[in-house]
Amino acid sequence: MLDINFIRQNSEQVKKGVAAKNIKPQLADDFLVLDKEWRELVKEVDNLRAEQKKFSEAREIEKAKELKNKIQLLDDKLKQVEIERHKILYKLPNLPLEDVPVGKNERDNVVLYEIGKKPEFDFQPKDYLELAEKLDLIDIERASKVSGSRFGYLKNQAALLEFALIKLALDTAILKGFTPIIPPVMIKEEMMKGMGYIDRYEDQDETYFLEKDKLYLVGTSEQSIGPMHSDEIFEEKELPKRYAAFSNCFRSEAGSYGKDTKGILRVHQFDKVEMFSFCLPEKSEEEHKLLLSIEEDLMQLLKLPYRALNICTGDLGGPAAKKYDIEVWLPGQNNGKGEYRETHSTSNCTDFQARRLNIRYRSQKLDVKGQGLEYIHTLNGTAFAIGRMLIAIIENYQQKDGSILIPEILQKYLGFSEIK
RNA sequence: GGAAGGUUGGCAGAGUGGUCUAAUGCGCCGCACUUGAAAUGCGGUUGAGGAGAAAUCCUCUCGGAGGUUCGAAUCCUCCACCUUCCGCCA
Repeated sequence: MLDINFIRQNSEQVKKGVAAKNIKPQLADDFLVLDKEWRELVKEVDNLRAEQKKFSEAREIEKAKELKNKIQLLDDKLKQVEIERHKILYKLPNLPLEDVPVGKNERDNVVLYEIGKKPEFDFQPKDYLELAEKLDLIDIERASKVSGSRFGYLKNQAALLEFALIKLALDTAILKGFTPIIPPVMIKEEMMKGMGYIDRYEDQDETYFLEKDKLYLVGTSEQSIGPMHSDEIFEEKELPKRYAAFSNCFRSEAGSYGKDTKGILRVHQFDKVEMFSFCLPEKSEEEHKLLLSIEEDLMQLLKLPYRALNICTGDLGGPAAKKYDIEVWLPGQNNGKGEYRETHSTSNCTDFQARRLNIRYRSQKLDVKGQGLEYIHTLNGTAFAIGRMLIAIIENYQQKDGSILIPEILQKYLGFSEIK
């Protein structure tokens, strides 16, 4: 949610930002019209109410009674306008930061740099699925029998590898001051809304909803961690508050029929270690860089070749003001010619989620009026999305004989150095 | 699943229809006293919104949403959450 006062005072800037995100800028005008109407009604109702109160205190019951009906009528109207105004406010996306490249879609994302040496093979590199099925690491067929399409069983060393990756991610994050945490994966509707999902029509279909219990399955633990501190007030010295969460993630992938249908690249259920930070507004860009650097550290520890992208305005999504993606090099894809695929994403959501979730901190700054309560900033970033990391390791560490070496850093967690 | 009891400001906790703009205590902030601190005394201390150049004024806010009433923390309805007991269960 955007700051209402900001929209009132900077409507042109808001329209520009909204348009850059491929959303109709007309929304901002619609809001301002309703907001004006709302303000007039509030004034009127407040004044009538004050009058009624006076009559009531003076026990002039008849006069108070008269006003009561009048107020009720106006108040009903006010409520209607309020609902409409609120709806639009929730539809307005977060505005991109100034240094975000303007663009229409993922083709306009800017590659920042490429790190790591792509593996060179003296043979035709294979697709991970072919390798994994031969080594009995992944079973798609039986998963499809049991659960349908877009599921997989991870078996044997692949299952063990998951735990090793989780441990590596947590160990790395803990060193940077993150609290390890395992959150609930079912959350209430209001919390899902607070995080800025499910308001935009394109996200509706992406989420699993348990009708009987009115609970949503999280698509990422971000949705469960953010609301943890809703309606809370931090002391300035408590910030930044950092979590490294391990959880299952559930995605219906309703909008992606026919896309990546094979294997475990795009599945309904996967596991992920996610980083989440609550921080001071003026520190969020620095924090964003920290999240990106941890993601890169993890990739470098695994010695996987990757590139970093600055995501353009049109590809940012609702809550993000700025986003970096990391794409790993997958040599077995694209018929053995290789291609980059997304494994990590980190977003700075500034105060957009905090405003909805009402998460603030008590500022020590003297120039802030009143109690000095200000909204904090929230950020999230992938540590490891396990399935895609398995794919990356299998394809990059494959050997001519179809065996797979284990990245050195993981060997201490596993006790073996290759899969064959 | 069954039964009972709860939810009040940063915290504890009083309040069952009208100065509740919520007692009291703790905490926090300021001032006084003090060489300094503690103790003590005095004052302040929920948040949100609207009007105004400002001083300031007004409205809302006692888990949430409705309702009764001239008037609701207080009465009624629904919902959420918490605690305890029984049942079931990893």
